[in-house]
Amino acid sequence: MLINELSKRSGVTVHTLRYYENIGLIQGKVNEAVKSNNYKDYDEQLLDRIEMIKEAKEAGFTLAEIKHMLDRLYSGHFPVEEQLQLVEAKIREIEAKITQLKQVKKLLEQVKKDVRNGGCV
Amino acid sequence: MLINELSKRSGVTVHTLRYYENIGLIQGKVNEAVKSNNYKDYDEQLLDRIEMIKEAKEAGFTLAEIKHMLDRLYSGHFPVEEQLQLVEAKIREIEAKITQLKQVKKLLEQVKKDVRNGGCV
DNA sequence: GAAAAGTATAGAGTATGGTCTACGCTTTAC
DNA sequence: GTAAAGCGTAGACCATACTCTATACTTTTC
Repeated sequence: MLINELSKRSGVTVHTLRYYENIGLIQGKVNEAVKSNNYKDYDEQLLDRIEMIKEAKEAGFTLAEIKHMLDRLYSGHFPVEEQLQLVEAKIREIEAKITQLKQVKKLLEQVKKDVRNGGCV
Repeated sequence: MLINELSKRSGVTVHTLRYYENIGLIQGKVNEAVKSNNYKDYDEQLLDRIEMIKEAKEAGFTLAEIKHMLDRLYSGHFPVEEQLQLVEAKIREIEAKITQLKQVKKLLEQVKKDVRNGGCV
């Protein structure tokens, strides 16, 4: 598909997709059969990849981290052990973030109590 | 205390503290008794405030959001109801973030299984 | 009393993650 | 067959959150 379709189906603007392509996060390929233009074709599978990018981004990973992780997972050139370690490291990072958030939540709940009982903290 | 001490005790660089002061996140006051300079004095209580800033930042809130929240909580000029609503809204945001993270974690655990069973995802 | 260290303000520079504009060419729609 | 929409590249611009430099004055230390 062309970039416009990819944009519509992924919910990511054309601008951002081009930015992602610039930094190597996604990649389209020029259709060699068509000589009149150099429009890029984007594979169906990219939709999954973009979904993962979106989720990882929401989870607080940088685009560089996401690129690194996806490159290793999708290339097939890396040993299974390395892939496992990578994924496990990411899982531990996420667990740490969840713990952190729970702490902040607890803190806010304390603030809530204080506000109720005292007015000004 | 002066900015250097605040920096050392809070673990935040002098540069960053000045940046925080610029955007109104913290505030020192010039000691009127001393005429020869305009060094600012930073209150002991700021240490707590900075701790909260650090935690909220880790939790993914922007400095603008943190400022808004702290201003409302510490000013005492806002009705208890408004303060409660604010804190509750933040708690809900954090809960949403935790849910999101758990989803990503689940996804990664699936990836882990795939890697183990198939090699290349 | 001179050098070193600290303080203040202002503004430049950096990294990340976009977002937008301009340009020129191609394709599509009427 | 022409106007509109879409494509590609390049580069400017923006917000956030710092980080650093320059300049000038003050305080501390030896």
